[in-house]
Amino acid sequence: MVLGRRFYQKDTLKVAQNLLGCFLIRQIGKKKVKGIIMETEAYIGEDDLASHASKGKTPRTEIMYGEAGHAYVYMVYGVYHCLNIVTENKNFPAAVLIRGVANIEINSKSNPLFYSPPLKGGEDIVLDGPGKLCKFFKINRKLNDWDLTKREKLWIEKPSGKSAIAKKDIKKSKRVGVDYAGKCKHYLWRFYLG
DNA sequence: TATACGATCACCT
DNA sequence: GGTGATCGTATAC
Repeated sequence: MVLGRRFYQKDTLKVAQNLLGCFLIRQIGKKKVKGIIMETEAYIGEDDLASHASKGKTPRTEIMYGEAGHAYVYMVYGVYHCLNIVTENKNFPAAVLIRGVANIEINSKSNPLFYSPPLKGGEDIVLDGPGKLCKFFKINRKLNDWDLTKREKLWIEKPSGKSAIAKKDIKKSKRVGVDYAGKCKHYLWRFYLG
Protein backbone atom coordinates (compact mmCIF):
# COMPACT_ATOMS: atom_id res chain seq x y z
CA MET A 1 0.00 0.00 0.00
CA VAL A 2 1.42 3.33 -1.08
CA LEU A 3 1.84 5.92 1.60
CA GLY A 4 -0.45 8.83 0.90
CA ARG A 5 -0.40 12.52 1.58
CA ARG A 6 -1.75 12.21 5.08
CA PHE A 7 1.07 9.99 6.22
CA TYR A 8 3.53 12.77 5.57
CA GLN A 9 1.48 15.62 6.94
CA LYS A 10 2.00 14.52 10.51
CA ASP A 11 4.62 15.57 13.00
CA THR A 12 8.04 15.11 11.43
CA LEU A 13 9.47 13.14 14.33
CA LYS A 14 6.56 10.73 14.03
CA VAL A 15 6.91 10.42 10.28
CA ALA A 16 10.63 9.77 10.60
CA GLN A 17 9.95 6.89 12.96
CA ASN A 18 6.96 5.59 11.03
CA LEU A 19 9.04 5.38 7.87
CA LEU A 20 11.35 2.83 9.46
CA GLY A 21 10.49 -0.62 8.12
CA CYS A 22 8.66 0.76 5.11
CA PHE A 23 9.75 -0.02 1.56
CA LEU A 24 11.48 2.51 -0.60
CA ILE A 25 10.71 1.66 -4.20
CA ARG A 26 12.31 2.97 -7.36
CA GLN A 27 11.10 2.10 -10.81
CA ILE A 28 12.75 2.89 -14.10
CA GLY A 29 10.84 1.43 -17.01
CA LYS A 30 10.07 -2.14 -16.03
CA LYS A 31 12.96 -2.35 -13.64
CA LYS A 32 12.23 -2.05 -10.00
CA VAL A 33 14.36 -1.77 -6.91
CA LYS A 34 12.98 -2.10 -3.42
CA GLY A 35 14.53 -1.82 0.00
CA ILE A 36 13.56 -1.53 3.64
CA ILE A 37 14.16 1.84 5.25
CA MET A 38 16.49 1.39 8.20
CA GLU A 39 17.61 4.88 9.11
CA THR A 40 16.12 8.36 8.95
CA GLU A 41 16.74 11.84 10.29
CA ALA A 42 14.33 14.68 10.96
CA TYR A 43 14.92 18.29 9.99
CA ILE A 44 12.28 20.58 11.36
CA GLY A 45 11.56 24.24 10.90
CA GLU A 46 13.68 27.35 10.52
CA ASP A 47 14.75 27.09 14.14
CA ASP A 48 16.60 23.89 13.38
CA LEU A 49 20.09 25.14 12.69
CA ALA A 50 21.02 21.87 11.02
CA SER A 51 18.31 22.32 8.43
CA HIS A 52 18.84 24.04 5.12
CA ALA A 53 15.73 26.00 5.95
CA SER A 54 17.37 27.65 8.96
CA LYS A 55 18.42 30.48 6.65
CA GLY A 56 14.94 30.99 5.36
CA LYS A 57 13.22 30.34 2.09
CA THR A 58 15.41 30.30 -0.98
CA PRO A 59 15.01 28.79 -4.44
CA ARG A 60 16.78 25.73 -3.10
CA THR A 61 14.81 25.22 0.09
CA GLU A 62 11.40 26.23 -1.12
CA ILE A 63 10.54 22.58 -1.69
CA MET A 64 10.66 22.10 2.05
CA TYR A 65 8.00 24.75 2.39
CA GLY A 66 5.79 22.97 -0.09
CA GLU A 67 3.33 20.13 0.06
CA ALA A 68 4.10 17.08 2.19
CA GLY A 69 4.99 13.88 0.39
CA HIS A 70 7.27 15.49 -2.18
CA ALA A 71 10.94 14.64 -2.55
CA TYR A 72 13.62 17.15 -1.70
CA VAL A 73 16.80 16.06 -3.43
CA TYR A 74 19.98 18.06 -3.11
CA MET A 75 23.66 17.62 -3.70
CA VAL A 76 26.30 17.59 -0.99
CA TYR A 77 30.00 18.12 -1.36
CA GLY A 78 29.52 18.38 -5.08
CA VAL A 79 29.47 14.62 -5.27
CA TYR A 80 26.54 12.94 -3.62
CA HIS A 81 22.82 13.34 -3.61
CA CYS A 82 20.58 13.04 -0.59
CA LEU A 83 16.92 12.08 -0.56
CA ASN A 84 14.51 13.82 1.77
CA ILE A 85 10.75 13.69 2.03
CA VAL A 86 8.84 16.83 2.86
CA THR A 87 6.55 16.63 5.87
CA GLU A 88 3.95 18.66 7.78
CA ASN A 89 1.98 21.56 6.45
CA LYS A 90 2.66 23.95 3.63
CA ASN A 91 4.80 26.93 4.55
CA PHE A 92 6.41 25.04 7.40
CA PRO A 93 9.80 23.74 6.29
CA ALA A 94 10.37 20.20 7.50
CA ALA A 95 11.63 16.99 5.99
CA VAL A 96 12.90 13.51 6.71
CA LEU A 97 16.27 12.46 5.34
CA ILE A 98 16.49 8.83 4.26
CA ARG A 99 19.91 7.67 5.38
CA GLY A 100 19.87 3.90 5.26
CA VAL A 101 18.15 1.08 3.37
CA ALA A 102 18.62 -2.68 3.64
CA ASN A 103 17.44 -5.93 2.06
CA ILE A 104 17.56 -4.65 -1.45
CA GLU A 105 15.54 -6.57 -3.99
CA ILE A 106 15.84 -6.13 -7.72
CA ASN A 107 13.13 -7.59 -9.93
CA SER A 108 15.44 -8.60 -12.71
CA LYS A 109 18.00 -11.36 -12.76
CA SER A 110 19.93 -10.05 -15.70
CA ASN A 111 22.54 -7.35 -15.48
CA PRO A 112 22.74 -5.01 -12.64
CA LEU A 113 20.47 -2.31 -13.87
CA PHE A 114 21.53 0.12 -11.35
CA TYR A 115 24.93 1.26 -10.41
CA SER A 116 26.55 -1.50 -8.41
CA PRO A 117 28.65 -0.23 -5.59
CA PRO A 118 31.31 -2.58 -4.26
CA LEU A 119 28.98 -4.34 -1.90
CA LYS A 120 28.15 -7.93 -1.24
CA GLY A 121 25.49 -9.23 -3.59
CA GLY A 122 22.05 -10.54 -2.90
CA GLU A 123 19.64 -9.42 -0.31
CA ASP A 124 22.31 -8.75 2.24
CA ILE A 125 23.03 -5.47 0.61
CA VAL A 126 22.94 -2.64 3.04
CA LEU A 127 23.15 0.92 1.89
CA ASP A 128 24.34 2.88 4.84
CA GLY A 129 24.55 6.52 4.03
CA PRO A 130 22.46 8.79 1.86
CA GLY A 131 25.14 9.13 -0.79
CA LYS A 132 25.40 5.41 -1.49
CA LEU A 133 21.67 5.06 -1.29
CA CYS A 134 21.04 7.66 -3.95
CA LYS A 135 23.67 6.22 -6.24
CA PHE A 136 22.10 2.80 -6.01
CA PHE A 137 18.56 4.05 -6.49
CA LYS A 138 19.56 6.46 -9.22
CA ILE A 139 18.16 9.37 -7.36
CA ASN A 140 19.24 12.74 -8.65
CA ARG A 141 18.02 16.27 -8.97
CA LYS A 142 15.54 15.30 -11.66
CA LEU A 143 13.52 13.80 -8.84
CA ASN A 144 13.57 16.99 -6.84
CA ASP A 145 9.97 17.90 -6.00
CA TRP A 146 8.75 14.51 -7.21
CA ASP A 147 5.41 13.54 -5.64
CA LEU A 148 5.98 10.30 -3.74
CA THR A 149 2.27 9.55 -3.42
CA LYS A 150 1.94 8.84 -7.16
CA ARG A 151 3.27 5.27 -7.28
CA GLU A 152 5.52 6.06 -10.22
CA LYS A 153 9.29 6.25 -10.44
CA LEU A 154 9.80 6.67 -6.72
CA TRP A 155 7.50 5.99 -3.84
CA ILE A 156 7.19 4.37 -0.43
CA GLU A 157 4.97 1.50 0.67
CA LYS A 158 3.89 0.27 4.01
CA PRO A 159 4.58 -3.39 4.73
CA SER A 160 1.44 -5.49 4.42
CA GLY A 161 -0.27 -6.26 7.67
CA LYS A 162 0.36 -4.30 10.79
CA SER A 163 3.68 -2.62 11.04
CA ALA A 164 6.03 -4.96 12.83
CA ILE A 165 8.23 -2.20 14.12
CA ALA A 166 7.97 -2.01 17.88
CA LYS A 167 8.80 1.20 19.60
CA LYS A 168 11.58 -0.46 21.53
CA ASP A 169 13.30 -1.45 18.31
CA ILE A 170 13.68 2.15 17.23
CA LYS A 171 16.97 3.60 18.34
CA LYS A 172 17.69 7.27 18.60
CA SER A 173 20.86 9.27 18.39
CA LYS A 174 22.30 12.60 17.41
CA ARG A 175 22.20 13.49 13.78
CA VAL A 176 25.23 13.06 11.59
CA GLY A 177 27.48 15.84 10.38
CA VAL A 178 25.77 18.69 12.15
CA ASP A 179 28.46 19.84 14.56
CA TYR A 180 27.99 23.38 13.37
CA ALA A 181 24.34 23.43 14.42
CA GLY A 182 24.83 24.79 17.93
CA LYS A 183 22.35 23.48 20.44
CA CYS A 184 20.47 21.71 17.67
CA LYS A 185 23.29 19.26 17.17
CA HIS A 186 22.30 17.59 20.41
CA TYR A 187 18.79 16.79 19.31
CA LEU A 188 18.12 13.08 19.10
CA TRP A 189 16.45 13.30 15.72
CA ARG A 190 18.14 10.35 14.06
CA PHE A 191 16.20 7.12 14.14
CA TYR A 192 17.35 3.68 13.11
CA LEU A 193 16.65 -0.02 13.44
CA GLY A 194 19.00 -2.64 14.67
C1' DT B 1 31.93 37.87 -10.39
C1' DA B 2 34.26 35.60 -6.69
C1' DT B 3 34.71 32.95 -2.65
C1' DA B 4 33.77 29.75 1.17
C1' DC B 5 31.77 25.70 2.65
C1' DG B 6 28.97 21.48 3.37
C1' DA B 7 22.91 16.63 6.09
C1' DT B 8 29.49 12.37 2.32
C1' DC B 9 32.42 8.66 0.87
C1' DA B 10 36.68 6.23 -0.28
C1' DC B 11 41.10 5.67 0.59
C1' DC B 12 45.19 6.43 3.21
C1' DT B 13 47.98 5.81 7.54
C1' DG C 1 41.98 8.90 12.67
C1' DG C 2 42.59 12.09 8.84
C1' DT C 3 42.22 14.02 4.24
C1' DG C 4 40.92 14.99 -0.65
C1' DA C 5 37.47 15.06 -4.22
C1' DT C 6 34.33 18.35 -6.27
C1' DC C 7 30.19 21.59 -7.27
C1' DG C 8 25.65 23.83 -6.08
C1' DT C 9 24.39 27.37 -2.98
C1' DA C 10 24.58 31.41 -0.29
C1' DT C 11 26.81 35.39 0.73
C1' DA C 12 29.71 39.22 0.09
C1' DC C 13 31.64 42.53 -2.85
